[in-house]
Amino acid sequence: MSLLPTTSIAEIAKHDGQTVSLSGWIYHKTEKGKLIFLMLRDGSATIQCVVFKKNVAEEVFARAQQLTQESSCRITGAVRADARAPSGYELDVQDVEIIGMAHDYPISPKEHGVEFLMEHRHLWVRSAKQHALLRIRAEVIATAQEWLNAQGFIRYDSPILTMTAAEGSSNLFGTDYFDLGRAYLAQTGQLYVESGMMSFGKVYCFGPTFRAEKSKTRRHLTEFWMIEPEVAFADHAENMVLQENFVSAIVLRVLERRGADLKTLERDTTPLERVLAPFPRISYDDGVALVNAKYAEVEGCTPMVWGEDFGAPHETLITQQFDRPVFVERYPSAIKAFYMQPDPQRPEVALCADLLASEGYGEIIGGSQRIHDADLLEARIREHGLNVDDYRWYIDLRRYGTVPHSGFGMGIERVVAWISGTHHIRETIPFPRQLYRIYP
RNA sequence: UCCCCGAUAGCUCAAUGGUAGAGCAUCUGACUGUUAAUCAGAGGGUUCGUGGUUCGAAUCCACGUCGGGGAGCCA
Repeated sequence: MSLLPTTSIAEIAKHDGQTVSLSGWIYHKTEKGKLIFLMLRDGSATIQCVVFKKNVAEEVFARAQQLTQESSCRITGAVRADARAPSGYELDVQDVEIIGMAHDYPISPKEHGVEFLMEHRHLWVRSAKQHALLRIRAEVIATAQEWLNAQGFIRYDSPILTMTAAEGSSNLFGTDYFDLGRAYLAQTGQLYVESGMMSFGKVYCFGPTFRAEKSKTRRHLTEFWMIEPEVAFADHAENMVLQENFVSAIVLRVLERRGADLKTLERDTTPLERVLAPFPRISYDDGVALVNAKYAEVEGCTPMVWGEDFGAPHETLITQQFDRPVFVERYPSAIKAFYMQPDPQRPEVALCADLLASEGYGEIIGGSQRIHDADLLEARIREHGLNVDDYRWYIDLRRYGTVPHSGFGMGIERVVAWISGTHHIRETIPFPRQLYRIYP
Protein backbone atom coordinates (compact mmCIF):
# COMPACT_ATOMS: atom_id res chain seq x y z
CA MET A 1 0.00 0.00 0.00
CA SER A 2 1.22 3.44 -0.87
CA LEU A 3 2.46 5.68 1.91
CA LEU A 4 1.63 8.79 -0.08
CA PRO A 5 -0.89 11.02 1.68
CA THR A 6 -4.40 11.77 0.40
CA THR A 7 -3.64 15.47 0.73
CA SER A 8 -1.06 17.84 2.10
CA ILE A 9 -1.84 19.41 5.46
CA ALA A 10 -1.71 22.87 3.87
CA GLU A 11 -4.77 21.91 1.78
CA ILE A 12 -6.67 20.26 4.62
CA ALA A 13 -9.50 22.82 4.57
CA LYS A 14 -10.61 21.47 1.19
CA HIS A 15 -11.28 18.12 2.82
CA ASP A 16 -13.47 19.22 5.73
CA GLY A 17 -15.75 16.34 6.66
CA GLN A 18 -13.82 13.77 4.61
CA THR A 19 -11.66 10.91 5.79
CA VAL A 20 -8.03 11.37 4.71
CA SER A 21 -4.66 9.73 5.30
CA LEU A 22 -1.75 12.03 6.17
CA SER A 23 1.93 11.09 6.19
CA GLY A 24 4.50 13.01 8.18
CA TRP A 25 6.39 13.43 11.43
CA ILE A 26 5.21 13.96 15.00
CA TYR A 27 6.02 17.55 15.91
CA HIS A 28 4.60 17.36 19.38
CA LYS A 29 2.57 14.97 21.51
CA THR A 30 0.42 15.54 24.58
CA GLU A 31 -1.11 12.62 26.42
CA LYS A 32 -4.12 13.18 28.62
CA GLY A 33 -5.21 9.76 29.84
CA LYS A 34 -7.71 8.38 27.37
CA LEU A 35 -7.02 11.22 24.96
CA ILE A 36 -3.87 11.88 22.92
CA PHE A 37 -3.05 14.99 20.90
CA LEU A 38 -0.57 14.48 18.08
CA MET A 39 0.76 17.46 16.15
CA LEU A 40 1.59 16.09 12.71
CA ARG A 41 3.99 17.94 10.41
CA ASP A 42 4.27 17.06 6.72
CA GLY A 43 6.48 19.91 5.48
CA SER A 44 3.56 21.97 4.19
CA ALA A 45 1.95 22.70 7.55
CA THR A 46 1.00 21.04 10.85
CA ILE A 47 -2.33 19.73 12.08
CA GLN A 48 -3.60 18.52 15.43
CA CYS A 49 -4.68 14.88 15.40
CA VAL A 50 -6.91 13.74 18.27
CA VAL A 51 -6.98 10.11 19.36
CA PHE A 52 -9.87 9.14 21.67
CA LYS A 53 -9.38 5.77 23.29
CA LYS A 54 -13.04 4.77 22.96
CA ASN A 55 -13.10 5.64 19.24
CA VAL A 56 -10.22 3.45 18.04
CA ALA A 57 -9.05 -0.14 18.28
CA GLU A 58 -6.91 -0.96 21.31
CA GLU A 59 -3.77 -1.49 19.19
CA VAL A 60 -4.28 1.83 17.39
CA PHE A 61 -4.38 3.67 20.72
CA ALA A 62 -1.29 1.75 21.84
CA ARG A 63 0.58 2.80 18.69
CA ALA A 64 -0.42 6.44 19.21
CA GLN A 65 0.92 6.23 22.78
CA GLN A 66 4.17 4.80 21.51
CA LEU A 67 4.86 7.67 19.08
CA THR A 68 7.61 10.09 20.07
CA GLN A 69 8.70 13.51 18.81
CA GLU A 70 9.83 13.27 15.14
CA SER A 71 8.69 9.67 14.67
CA SER A 72 7.29 9.27 11.16
CA CYS A 73 3.82 7.85 10.69
CA ARG A 74 0.71 7.73 8.56
CA ILE A 75 -2.48 8.84 10.26
CA THR A 76 -5.98 8.26 8.93
CA GLY A 77 -8.99 10.14 10.23
CA ALA A 78 -11.85 12.52 9.55
CA VAL A 79 -11.10 16.21 9.00
CA ARG A 80 -13.23 18.59 11.06
CA ALA A 81 -13.18 22.27 11.81
CA ASP A 82 -12.70 22.92 15.52
CA ALA A 83 -12.00 26.25 17.17
CA ARG A 84 -9.86 24.51 19.82
CA ALA A 85 -7.37 23.27 17.20
CA PRO A 86 -4.40 25.60 16.60
CA SER A 87 -4.93 25.71 12.82
CA GLY A 88 -8.73 25.68 12.99
CA TYR A 89 -8.88 22.09 11.72
CA GLU A 90 -8.10 18.80 13.38
CA LEU A 91 -8.09 15.14 12.48
CA ASP A 92 -10.39 12.75 14.38
CA VAL A 93 -8.07 9.76 14.26
CA GLN A 94 -9.23 6.33 13.14
CA ASP A 95 -5.91 4.62 12.40
CA VAL A 96 -2.21 5.13 13.10
CA GLU A 97 0.57 3.39 11.20
CA ILE A 98 4.12 3.82 12.49
CA ILE A 99 6.71 4.18 9.72
CA GLY A 100 9.92 5.04 11.58
CA MET A 101 10.34 5.57 15.31
CA ALA A 102 12.55 8.39 16.61
CA HIS A 103 14.32 7.83 19.91
CA ASP A 104 15.68 10.68 22.05
CA TYR A 105 15.25 13.40 19.44
CA PRO A 106 17.81 15.98 20.59
CA ILE A 107 15.98 19.23 19.82
CA SER A 108 13.22 19.82 22.35
CA PRO A 109 10.67 22.66 22.13
CA LYS A 110 12.67 24.44 24.84
CA GLU A 111 15.50 26.84 24.15
CA HIS A 112 18.92 25.73 22.95
CA GLY A 113 22.28 27.40 22.44
CA VAL A 114 23.73 28.30 19.06
CA GLU A 115 26.53 25.75 19.23
CA PHE A 116 24.16 22.88 20.00
CA LEU A 117 21.74 23.89 17.25
CA MET A 118 24.49 24.31 14.66
CA GLU A 119 25.87 20.89 15.62
CA HIS A 120 22.39 19.52 14.86
CA ARG A 121 21.70 21.65 11.81
CA HIS A 122 20.55 18.58 9.87
CA LEU A 123 17.66 18.24 12.36
CA TRP A 124 17.24 21.91 13.25
CA VAL A 125 15.83 22.59 9.74
CA ARG A 126 12.66 20.75 10.87
CA SER A 127 11.91 23.46 13.45
CA ALA A 128 9.20 25.98 12.65
CA LYS A 129 11.38 29.08 12.39
CA GLN A 130 14.08 27.43 10.31
CA HIS A 131 11.40 25.95 8.10
CA ALA A 132 9.86 29.41 7.53
CA LEU A 133 13.26 30.95 6.89
CA LEU A 134 14.27 28.37 4.29
CA ARG A 135 10.92 28.71 2.53
CA ILE A 136 11.57 32.44 2.24
CA ARG A 137 15.02 31.67 0.86
CA ALA A 138 13.47 29.41 -1.78
CA GLU A 139 10.96 32.14 -2.66
CA VAL A 140 13.72 34.76 -3.03
CA ILE A 141 15.73 32.46 -5.29
CA ALA A 142 12.73 31.49 -7.42
CA THR A 143 11.52 35.06 -7.77
CA ALA A 144 14.96 36.41 -8.64
CA GLN A 145 15.29 33.98 -11.52
CA GLU A 146 11.67 34.27 -12.70
CA TRP A 147 11.89 38.06 -12.72
CA LEU A 148 15.12 38.14 -14.70
CA ASN A 149 13.84 35.49 -17.12
CA ALA A 150 10.71 37.58 -17.69
CA GLN A 151 12.94 40.57 -18.51
CA GLY A 152 14.67 38.57 -21.25
CA PHE A 153 17.74 37.47 -19.31
CA ILE A 154 19.40 34.12 -20.02
CA ARG A 155 20.85 32.09 -17.19
CA TYR A 156 24.51 31.63 -18.06
CA ASP A 157 26.41 29.60 -15.48
CA SER A 158 29.97 30.45 -14.58
CA PRO A 159 32.61 27.91 -13.53
CA ILE A 160 33.30 27.23 -9.88
CA LEU A 161 36.84 25.97 -10.44
CA THR A 162 38.91 28.83 -11.80
CA MET A 163 42.53 29.57 -12.51
CA THR A 164 42.92 32.99 -10.97
CA ALA A 165 41.61 35.43 -8.45
CA ALA A 166 38.95 37.52 -10.15
CA GLU A 167 39.31 40.48 -7.88
CA GLY A 168 42.83 39.87 -6.69
CA SER A 169 42.71 40.94 -3.10
CA SER A 170 40.58 38.37 -1.32
CA ASN A 171 41.82 35.03 -0.08
CA LEU A 172 40.77 32.05 -2.13
CA PHE A 173 40.25 28.39 -1.43
CA GLY A 174 42.70 26.40 -3.51
CA THR A 175 42.95 22.83 -4.68
CA ASP A 176 45.29 20.86 -6.92
CA TYR A 177 44.07 20.57 -10.50
CA PHE A 178 45.77 17.54 -12.09
CA ASP A 179 48.97 18.61 -13.91
CA LEU A 180 47.81 22.18 -14.45
CA GLY A 181 48.76 23.45 -11.02
CA ARG A 182 46.49 25.21 -8.54
CA ALA A 183 42.82 25.85 -9.13
CA TYR A 184 40.68 28.13 -6.98
CA LEU A 185 37.03 28.13 -5.98
CA ALA A 186 35.34 31.10 -7.63
CA GLN A 187 34.69 34.17 -5.53
CA THR A 188 32.52 35.64 -8.30
CA GLY A 189 31.19 34.59 -11.68
CA GLN A 190 31.23 38.12 -13.00
CA LEU A 191 34.13 37.96 -15.45
CA TYR A 192 32.64 34.90 -17.12
CA VAL A 193 29.18 36.45 -17.18
CA GLU A 194 30.65 39.33 -19.18
CA SER A 195 31.45 36.89 -21.98
CA GLY A 196 27.81 35.74 -21.93
CA MET A 197 26.61 39.33 -22.00
CA MET A 198 28.48 39.81 -25.28
CA SER A 199 26.75 36.69 -26.60
CA PHE A 200 23.20 37.05 -25.29
CA GLY A 201 22.93 40.72 -24.31
CA LYS A 202 21.35 40.09 -20.90
CA VAL A 203 22.55 37.21 -18.76
CA TYR A 204 22.93 36.19 -15.14
CA CYS A 205 24.75 33.50 -13.28
CA PHE A 206 23.57 32.00 -10.03
CA GLY A 207 25.57 29.73 -7.81
CA PRO A 208 27.78 29.38 -4.79
CA THR A 209 30.82 31.58 -4.36
CA PHE A 210 33.70 31.14 -1.95
CA ARG A 211 35.73 33.53 0.18
CA ALA A 212 38.52 32.24 2.36
CA GLU A 213 38.60 35.48 4.35
CA LYS A 214 38.70 34.97 8.08
CA SER A 215 35.59 37.02 8.57
CA LYS A 216 33.77 36.28 11.78
CA THR A 217 30.60 38.31 11.85
CA ARG A 218 26.88 37.77 11.51
CA ARG A 219 27.05 38.99 7.90
CA HIS A 220 29.67 36.56 6.56
CA LEU A 221 29.87 32.99 5.30
CA THR A 222 32.82 31.36 3.55
CA GLU A 223 30.39 29.82 1.03
CA PHE A 224 27.44 31.92 -0.07
CA TRP A 225 25.11 32.15 -3.06
CA MET A 226 25.18 35.07 -5.40
CA ILE A 227 23.09 36.04 -8.41
CA GLU A 228 25.00 38.19 -10.92
CA PRO A 229 23.16 39.86 -13.83
CA GLU A 230 25.14 41.58 -16.58
CA VAL A 231 23.64 43.84 -19.27
CA ALA A 232 25.18 44.97 -22.56
CA PHE A 233 24.86 48.66 -23.44
CA ALA A 234 23.67 49.55 -19.91
CA ASP A 235 25.37 52.42 -18.12
CA HIS A 236 25.82 53.02 -14.42
CA ALA A 237 22.49 54.87 -13.96
CA GLU A 238 20.55 52.21 -15.86
CA ASN A 239 22.25 49.55 -13.75
CA MET A 240 20.84 51.08 -10.57
CA VAL A 241 17.33 51.26 -12.05
CA LEU A 242 17.53 47.55 -12.82
CA GLN A 243 18.68 46.81 -9.27
CA GLU A 244 15.94 48.76 -7.51
CA ASN A 245 13.24 47.20 -9.66
CA PHE A 246 14.74 43.76 -9.05
CA VAL A 247 14.96 44.13 -5.28
CA SER A 248 11.50 45.65 -4.86
CA ALA A 249 9.98 42.87 -7.00
CA ILE A 250 11.58 40.23 -4.76
CA VAL A 251 10.41 41.88 -1.55
CA LEU A 252 6.89 42.32 -2.94
CA ARG A 253 6.69 38.65 -3.93
CA VAL A 254 7.81 37.45 -0.50
CA LEU A 255 5.19 39.70 1.12
CA GLU A 256 2.55 38.28 -1.21
CA ARG A 257 3.40 34.61 -0.94
CA ARG A 258 5.24 34.07 2.34
CA GLY A 259 3.17 36.15 4.72
CA ALA A 260 2.58 33.17 7.00
CA ASP A 261 6.33 32.51 7.22
CA LEU A 262 7.09 36.16 7.98
CA LYS A 263 4.49 35.92 10.74
CA THR A 264 6.12 32.76 12.14
CA LEU A 265 9.36 34.72 12.26
CA GLU A 266 7.56 37.66 13.92
CA ARG A 267 8.87 39.95 11.21
CA ASP A 268 7.45 43.49 11.25
CA THR A 269 6.52 43.86 7.57
CA THR A 270 5.89 47.63 7.57
CA PRO A 271 9.51 48.48 6.62
CA LEU A 272 9.29 45.91 3.81
CA GLU A 273 6.09 47.44 2.43
CA ARG A 274 8.04 50.68 1.87
CA VAL A 275 10.66 48.95 -0.31
CA LEU A 276 9.46 50.48 -3.59
CA ALA A 277 11.59 51.88 -6.42
CA PRO A 278 13.13 54.37 -6.79
CA PHE A 279 15.63 54.03 -3.97
CA PRO A 280 17.54 57.07 -2.73
CA ARG A 281 21.07 57.62 -4.09
CA ILE A 282 23.91 59.20 -2.19
CA SER A 283 27.42 59.77 -3.47
CA TYR A 284 30.44 58.40 -1.67
CA ASP A 285 31.53 62.02 -1.10
CA ASP A 286 28.22 62.90 0.55
CA GLY A 287 28.39 59.66 2.52
CA VAL A 288 31.73 60.66 3.99
CA ALA A 289 30.41 64.15 4.76
CA LEU A 290 27.33 62.61 6.41
CA VAL A 291 29.48 60.33 8.55
CA ASN A 292 31.68 63.22 9.67
CA ALA A 293 28.64 65.32 10.55
CA LYS A 294 26.78 62.64 12.49
CA TYR A 295 29.26 60.00 13.64
CA ALA A 296 28.66 60.86 17.29
CA GLU A 297 25.05 59.60 16.95
CA VAL A 298 26.06 55.97 16.33
CA GLU A 299 27.91 53.90 18.90
CA GLY A 300 31.36 52.82 17.73
CA CYS A 301 31.23 55.16 14.74
CA THR A 302 34.33 57.23 13.98
CA PRO A 303 35.07 60.12 11.60
CA MET A 304 36.72 59.22 8.31
CA VAL A 305 38.83 60.81 5.58
CA TRP A 306 38.11 60.69 1.84
CA GLY A 307 39.56 57.53 0.33
CA GLU A 308 38.69 55.14 3.16
CA ASP A 309 35.97 52.54 2.82
CA PHE A 310 32.92 52.62 5.08
CA GLY A 311 32.94 50.34 8.10
CA ALA A 312 29.88 48.56 9.48
CA PRO A 313 28.91 51.47 11.83
CA HIS A 314 29.27 53.96 8.94
CA GLU A 315 26.90 51.92 6.80
CA THR A 316 24.44 51.76 9.68
CA LEU A 317 24.55 55.54 10.05
CA ILE A 318 23.91 56.07 6.35
CA THR A 319 21.02 53.61 6.14
CA GLN A 320 19.39 55.15 9.20
CA GLN A 321 18.82 58.34 7.19
CA PHE A 322 16.44 56.56 4.80
CA ASP A 323 13.26 54.46 4.99
CA ARG A 324 14.27 52.04 2.22
CA PRO A 325 17.49 50.61 0.78
CA VAL A 326 19.99 53.26 -0.35
CA PHE A 327 22.57 53.32 -3.15
CA VAL A 328 26.00 54.68 -2.29
CA GLU A 329 27.64 55.47 -5.61
CA ARG A 330 30.95 56.61 -7.10
CA TYR A 331 33.51 55.26 -4.65
CA PRO A 332 37.21 56.07 -5.06
CA SER A 333 38.61 53.73 -7.72
CA ALA A 334 41.52 52.88 -5.45
CA ILE A 335 39.31 50.91 -3.03
CA LYS A 336 37.28 49.14 -5.73
CA ALA A 337 37.89 46.32 -8.21
CA PHE A 338 40.15 46.84 -11.23
CA TYR A 339 37.40 46.34 -13.83
CA MET A 340 35.21 49.28 -12.82
CA GLN A 341 34.73 52.13 -15.31
CA PRO A 342 36.13 55.47 -14.13
CA ASP A 343 33.77 58.44 -14.02
CA PRO A 344 34.64 60.50 -17.15
CA GLN A 345 34.14 63.75 -15.20
CA ARG A 346 36.17 62.57 -12.20
CA PRO A 347 38.54 59.70 -13.06
CA GLU A 348 39.47 59.20 -9.39
CA VAL A 349 36.04 57.71 -8.69
CA ALA A 350 34.38 54.65 -10.27
CA LEU A 351 30.94 54.32 -11.83
CA CYS A 352 29.82 51.88 -9.17
CA ALA A 353 27.24 51.56 -6.43
CA ASP A 354 26.65 49.48 -3.34
CA LEU A 355 23.07 48.91 -2.29
CA LEU A 356 22.76 49.04 1.49
CA ALA A 357 19.70 47.36 3.02
CA SER A 358 17.80 49.20 5.70
CA GLU A 359 17.63 48.21 9.38
CA GLY A 360 21.37 47.58 9.65
CA TYR A 361 21.60 44.55 7.35
CA GLY A 362 24.39 46.15 5.32
CA GLU A 363 25.45 45.71 1.73
CA ILE A 364 23.23 43.38 -0.28
CA ILE A 365 24.40 44.37 -3.78
CA GLY A 366 27.67 45.55 -5.27
CA GLY A 367 27.56 46.70 -8.88
CA SER A 368 29.29 48.82 -11.46
CA GLN A 369 29.69 49.83 -15.05
CA ARG A 370 32.65 47.83 -16.39
CA ILE A 371 35.64 49.09 -18.29
CA HIS A 372 34.95 48.47 -21.98
CA ASP A 373 38.24 49.78 -23.39
CA ALA A 374 40.86 47.05 -23.83
CA ASP A 375 43.90 49.27 -23.26
CA LEU A 376 42.50 50.87 -20.12
CA LEU A 377 41.52 47.45 -18.77
CA GLU A 378 44.98 46.05 -19.41
CA ALA A 379 46.57 49.05 -17.70
CA ARG A 380 44.34 48.56 -14.65
CA ILE A 381 45.22 44.87 -14.45
CA ARG A 382 48.92 45.80 -14.40
CA GLU A 383 48.36 48.55 -11.82
CA HIS A 384 46.75 45.99 -9.52
CA GLY A 385 49.80 43.75 -9.83
CA LEU A 386 47.86 41.02 -11.62
CA ASN A 387 49.23 38.79 -14.36
CA VAL A 388 47.93 40.06 -17.72
CA ASP A 389 48.29 36.64 -19.32
CA ASP A 390 45.72 35.22 -16.90
CA TYR A 391 43.23 37.81 -18.13
CA ARG A 392 43.92 37.50 -21.85
CA TRP A 393 40.48 36.06 -22.57
CA TYR A 394 38.82 38.77 -20.46
CA ILE A 395 40.62 41.54 -22.35
CA ASP A 396 39.66 39.78 -25.60
CA LEU A 397 36.02 40.58 -24.85
CA ARG A 398 36.97 44.25 -25.40
CA ARG A 399 38.90 43.58 -28.60
CA TYR A 400 36.00 42.11 -30.55
CA GLY A 401 33.03 44.45 -30.66
CA THR A 402 33.23 45.95 -27.21
CA VAL A 403 30.23 47.77 -25.72
CA PRO A 404 29.66 49.70 -22.52
CA HIS A 405 28.06 47.31 -20.04
CA SER A 406 27.10 47.04 -16.41
CA GLY A 407 26.16 44.44 -13.86
CA PHE A 408 25.91 43.60 -10.22
CA GLY A 409 26.07 40.78 -7.69
CA MET A 410 23.40 40.21 -5.06
CA GLY A 411 24.14 38.06 -2.02
CA ILE A 412 21.17 35.74 -1.48
CA GLU A 413 21.78 35.09 2.21
CA ARG A 414 22.03 38.77 3.09
CA VAL A 415 18.81 39.49 1.22
CA VAL A 416 17.05 36.62 3.00
CA ALA A 417 18.38 37.78 6.37
CA TRP A 418 17.15 41.30 5.72
CA ILE A 419 13.69 40.34 4.42
CA SER A 420 13.12 37.78 7.15
CA GLY A 421 14.52 39.96 9.91
CA THR A 422 17.01 37.25 10.90
CA HIS A 423 19.85 38.44 13.06
CA HIS A 424 22.52 36.06 11.80
CA ILE A 425 23.12 35.09 8.17
CA ARG A 426 24.02 31.51 9.17
CA GLU A 427 20.33 30.60 9.53
CA THR A 428 19.46 31.65 5.97
CA ILE A 429 21.19 28.70 4.26
CA PRO A 430 20.65 25.01 5.04
CA PHE A 431 24.29 24.27 5.82
CA PRO A 432 26.31 27.41 6.56
CA ARG A 433 30.05 27.25 6.02
CA GLN A 434 31.86 29.41 8.53
CA LEU A 435 35.37 30.06 9.77
CA TYR A 436 34.96 27.54 12.61
CA ARG A 437 32.31 25.22 11.20
CA ILE A 438 32.11 22.71 8.38
CA TYR A 439 30.05 20.01 10.19
CA PRO A 440 27.45 18.86 9.43
C1' U B 1 44.81 38.15 12.43
C1' C B 2 43.27 41.45 16.68
C1' C B 3 39.91 42.70 21.04
C1' C B 4 36.12 40.87 24.54
C1' C B 5 33.30 36.67 26.67
C1' G B 6 32.22 31.56 27.68
C1' A B 7 32.70 25.84 28.58
C1' U B 8 28.99 22.26 35.12
C1' A B 9 23.43 16.28 33.95
C1' G B 10 20.86 14.88 27.07
C1' C B 11 19.39 20.58 26.80
C1' U B 12 19.19 25.70 29.24
C1' C B 13 21.51 27.38 33.42
C1' A B 14 22.72 28.07 39.12
C1' A B 15 26.28 26.97 42.94
C1' U B 16 30.45 34.24 46.90
C1' G B 17 37.74 28.66 48.01
C1' G B 18 34.27 24.25 52.17
C1' U B 19 28.81 17.77 50.87
C1' A B 20 27.18 18.89 42.78
C1' G B 21 21.77 21.89 42.27
C1' A B 22 17.09 23.51 39.51
C1' G B 23 13.84 23.65 35.21
C1' C B 24 13.11 21.00 30.81
C1' A B 25 14.04 16.23 28.42
C1' U B 26 13.97 10.67 29.58
C1' C B 27 11.54 6.54 32.40
C1' U B 28 7.11 5.00 35.83
C1' G B 29 2.11 6.29 37.49
C1' A B 30 -2.72 9.54 37.27
C1' C B 31 -5.89 12.37 33.97
C1' U B 32 -11.50 12.90 27.68
C1' G B 33 -9.53 19.25 25.22
C1' U B 34 -4.00 19.74 25.44
C1' U B 35 -1.60 24.31 22.87
C1' A B 36 6.15 24.55 25.69
C1' A B 37 -0.48 20.58 29.53
C1' U B 38 -0.66 19.60 34.78
C1' C B 39 0.30 16.53 39.24
C1' A B 40 3.28 12.51 41.89
C1' G B 41 7.82 9.57 41.78
C1' A B 42 12.69 7.66 39.69
C1' G B 43 17.30 7.49 37.16
C1' G B 44 21.05 10.72 35.31
C1' G B 45 27.95 14.16 36.77
C1' U B 46 35.81 12.68 34.39
C1' U B 47 32.30 20.47 36.46
C1' C B 48 36.43 20.93 28.47
C1' G B 49 41.94 19.12 28.93
C1' U B 50 46.92 19.46 31.23
C1' G B 51 49.74 21.49 35.00
C1' G B 52 50.01 24.78 39.29
C1' U B 53 48.46 27.52 44.15
C1' U B 54 45.82 25.65 48.63
C1' C B 55 44.43 21.68 54.42
C1' G B 56 40.64 21.86 50.57
C1' A B 57 39.40 24.05 43.52
C1' A B 58 33.41 23.89 39.38
C1' U B 59 35.36 28.42 41.70
C1' C B 60 42.09 31.23 41.85
C1' C B 61 46.64 31.12 38.20
C1' A B 62 49.21 29.41 33.45
C1' C B 63 48.97 26.96 28.88
C1' G B 64 45.97 24.35 25.41
C1' U B 65 41.25 22.86 22.90
C1' C B 66 36.44 24.09 21.37
C1' G B 67 32.78 27.78 20.83
C1' G B 68 30.23 32.76 21.04
C1' G B 69 30.20 38.33 20.19
C1' G B 70 32.72 42.21 17.65
C1' A B 71 36.67 44.53 14.27
C1' G B 72 39.04 44.45 9.56
C1' C B 73 37.50 42.49 4.53
C1' C B 74 33.38 41.83 1.73
C1' A B 75 27.93 40.03 -0.87
